[in-house]
Amino acid sequence: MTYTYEYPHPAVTTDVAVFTLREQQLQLLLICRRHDPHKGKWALPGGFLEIDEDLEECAKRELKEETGVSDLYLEQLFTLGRPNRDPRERVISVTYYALAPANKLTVNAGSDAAEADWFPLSQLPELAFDHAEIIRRAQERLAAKALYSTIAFQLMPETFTLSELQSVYEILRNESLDKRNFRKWILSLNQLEEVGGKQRNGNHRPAKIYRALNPNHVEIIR
Amino acid sequence: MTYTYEYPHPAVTTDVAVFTLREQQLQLLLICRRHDPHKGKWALPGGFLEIDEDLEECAKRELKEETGVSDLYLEQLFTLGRPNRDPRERVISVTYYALAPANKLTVNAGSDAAEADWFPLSQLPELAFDHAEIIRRAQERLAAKALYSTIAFQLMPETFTLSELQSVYEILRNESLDKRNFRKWILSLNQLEEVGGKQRNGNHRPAKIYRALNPNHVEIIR
DNA sequence: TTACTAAGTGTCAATTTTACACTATATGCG
DNA sequence: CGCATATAGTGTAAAATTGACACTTAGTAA
Repeated sequence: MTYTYEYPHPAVTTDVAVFTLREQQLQLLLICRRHDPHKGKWALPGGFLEIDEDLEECAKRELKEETGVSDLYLEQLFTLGRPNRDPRERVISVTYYALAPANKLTVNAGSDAAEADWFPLSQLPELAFDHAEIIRRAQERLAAKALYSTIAFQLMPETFTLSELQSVYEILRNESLDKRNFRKWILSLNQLEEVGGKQRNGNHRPAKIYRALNPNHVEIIR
Repeated sequence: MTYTYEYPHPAVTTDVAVFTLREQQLQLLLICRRHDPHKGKWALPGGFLEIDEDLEECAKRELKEETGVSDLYLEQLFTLGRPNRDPRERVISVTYYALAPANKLTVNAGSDAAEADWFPLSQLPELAFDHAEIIRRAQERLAAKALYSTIAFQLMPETFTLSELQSVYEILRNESLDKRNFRKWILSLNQLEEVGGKQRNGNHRPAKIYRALNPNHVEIIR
């Protein structure tokens, strides 16, 4: 079956940069391409838009198909469509970024990808297409948004300690923060609630456990 | 001539929300559609992407063709592609917003539009497609960006007084500002330079004239 | 019981933001 | 020519916010 148009049409894809925190680092989910072009290179999960699905649906579907990952915070990033960015045909790519709670995701390679794996941002392999630019801009956006919204909560598991949360902010902002000032600030947002007490790394005082009041909504603050 | 693909392809368009300041109001450039669908309704300037032009080029070309307007600050907004948003075929729209210096633009209707005109944001006519949503989001972005960048300068003519600039900020932020505090703040950014002295509305002291130091670049501040 | 280690907590200084009112200098008119 | 008018232009002090800083608490483990 073929599809015919009076004027030439570009193909439309979505690509998703999925971030998570592992080993105290921001890591990114990549798939290894099973087909040409760029066969064998690592790339962002993504693929062609189906003709009757919404853009965001497409991003979620491709992510699920290629990596087994679903139910993430997802936000549109920007759209990129330089002629010749894909050797096959004109491709417009609508990019998204997504955040996954720390260590909560099992990744499974799907049909279109030979392999899916996490990479620390500081040790990315060579990337297919212009995916390096997409990643750079996604990281910029994430760092910026951490300053004026509760987006960082999307990287947390359901419950967490304030020290763990502080560590996430330190990684996103790439600087160390004062413990007392951080706690004053984060609690003053009224976006957290206490739930119980637990112990962590052995021989010391256990930390109180908190949860986000609105775990499914990113609040704009200040 | 026709174009054939193995899989269905959506059409891709760009749409541009052009803002300017006229009569102490934020106004928006609309065209009246000459063809169906929505013939006779007002819409954002925009149109189909040509197969070998970049997205931003397309936005600029359509703007020029339909309204005669060119050389504006242009920034991508977001991409929208709900199935059935256009009755003809699946259409993905990459939206932009643009800013025009006050009262400096002559608008000329082009071939695809019966008419092009400015509308105060508070008095928009009924709009074609989902263009009302695009406008709402463009205005949100503009208001937000005025707080942390020099984007407002893009609404100014080459030279202007501080009172005029303050008035622009007051319109964008929809609140009145203290004159002394505004001047302290805007001058502390080191983004303006003085050029000479002029008089405005007759019988009073004339204001100093300023110009943006980097009129072609939007600086991120604070 | 003691040593260890991260959790948890408050105050003061520095900086930033906000509130606020008068003088200066041009035009236009009598 | 001088006086009325109207916007341009200017500084300071209080309030709010941000940033720096160190010790006590409460568990675990040996």
